Amino acid sequence: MLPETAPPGRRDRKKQQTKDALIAAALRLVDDRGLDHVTVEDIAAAADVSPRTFFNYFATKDEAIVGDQFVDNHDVLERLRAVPADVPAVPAVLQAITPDLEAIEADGELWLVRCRVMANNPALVTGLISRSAQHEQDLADAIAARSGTDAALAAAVTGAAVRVSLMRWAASDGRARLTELVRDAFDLLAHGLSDPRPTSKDHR
Amino acid sequence: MLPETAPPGRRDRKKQQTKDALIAAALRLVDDRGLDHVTVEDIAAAADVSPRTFFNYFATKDEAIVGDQFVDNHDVLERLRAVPADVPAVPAVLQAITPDLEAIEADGELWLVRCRVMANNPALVTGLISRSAQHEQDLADAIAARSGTDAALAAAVTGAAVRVSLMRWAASDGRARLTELVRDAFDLLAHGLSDPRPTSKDHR
DNA sequence: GGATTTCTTGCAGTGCATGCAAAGTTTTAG
DNA sequence: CTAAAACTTTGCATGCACTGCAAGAAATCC
Repeated sequence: MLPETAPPGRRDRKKQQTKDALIAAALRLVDDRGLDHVTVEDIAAAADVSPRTFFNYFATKDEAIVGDQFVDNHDVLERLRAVPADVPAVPAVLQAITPDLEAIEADGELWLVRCRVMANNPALVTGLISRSAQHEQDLADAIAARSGTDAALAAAVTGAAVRVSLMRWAASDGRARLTELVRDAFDLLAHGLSDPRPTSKDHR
Repeated sequence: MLPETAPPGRRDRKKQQTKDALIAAALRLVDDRGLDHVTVEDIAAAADVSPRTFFNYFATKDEAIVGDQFVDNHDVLERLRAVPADVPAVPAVLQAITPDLEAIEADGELWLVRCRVMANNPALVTGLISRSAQHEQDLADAIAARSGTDAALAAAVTGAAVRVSLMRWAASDGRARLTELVRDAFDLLAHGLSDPRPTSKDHR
């Protein structure tokens, strides 16, 4: 079922290598100096490629920092379709994105820096959101394919919940479990936000 | 309490006038040609000011189109504080933003174009969100001042709900009532998104 | 009217982003 | 092994967003 790995070959390996170098350089520099004090030229230089090459890998400066791996995957949609139709929308989405959340936790180093950078440079959060917004429509359609709940709303709202959880996870410096944070947030969504009673514990 | 209107005076009137002209020009041009085919120079020319002047009024091209009037107001925060503390978060927010929603409906022409433009130029939605995200933190703090519910989550989620409702309202070409759309969305949030059919048993 | 404050404008400069075409490198084929 | 094909990197030129600065124009104040 896997369109299996024709073994990557020297060329693609070097490409991946350059890409990683660019991402790493971008994150490190922006983490150090702040978004405004890092130019594409700086990043390219740090990764030892020409500035022009940077744009062969990323469409924008932000993309190298925020990344495109997150909500971008069709995998999410496929997994969502795989969830039995009688599962309500919110838990279904949770189930569909869990693998991604685990991947993020597994790659903790990278994502913690990434989130810290985003927290310190609000302009970037924008980028993250817009990426997910592009796919929010797809997600909404996928949700609409299942029962009752308001699809567009569910897509937007779960997206927001993930974002908040991600930032919270980063704020805990990775000590909290991302998957649990997201699960808790989703529980609140499913159960209803109006209700102060069960969660008397408020962190902040 | 109002640092009220020292009567505007000729100068401020002209300023407001220029600003309106710039906004109108920006919306019209982008609506016609698409975001990428309109330069700041075009907008300035259409409003009959120098390009440099454009940036005396707006920090970015997007700002002229998306506007800053929406979630930006401290008024929302003040109104939120005015809501009795025993009202749950979601309805409290609803109450706090209702005047703004009514203002949007009242200025329907402008906002319908604005939403259409946003729908057609996804890059702009981003801008709207990031604006509200800036103030989402403030909103979260204000919510945190009241009872139990998870503040950051409530802020993010209500923001998403408003955005979805706004787009929906625009899609209906203003025929739906914005305030009702938002109220319905908020009801879902408060009541819980999970449950497509109230009759079905709770599975799990 | 003249002094002061505020707004407009031009100019010069930085940085992001894209298209194009000339190297350079890897892969494939003969 | 070598020549062609395929793909990547790079430099160059360009367009546009945005900023700082300083000079000019206009409204406001006295």
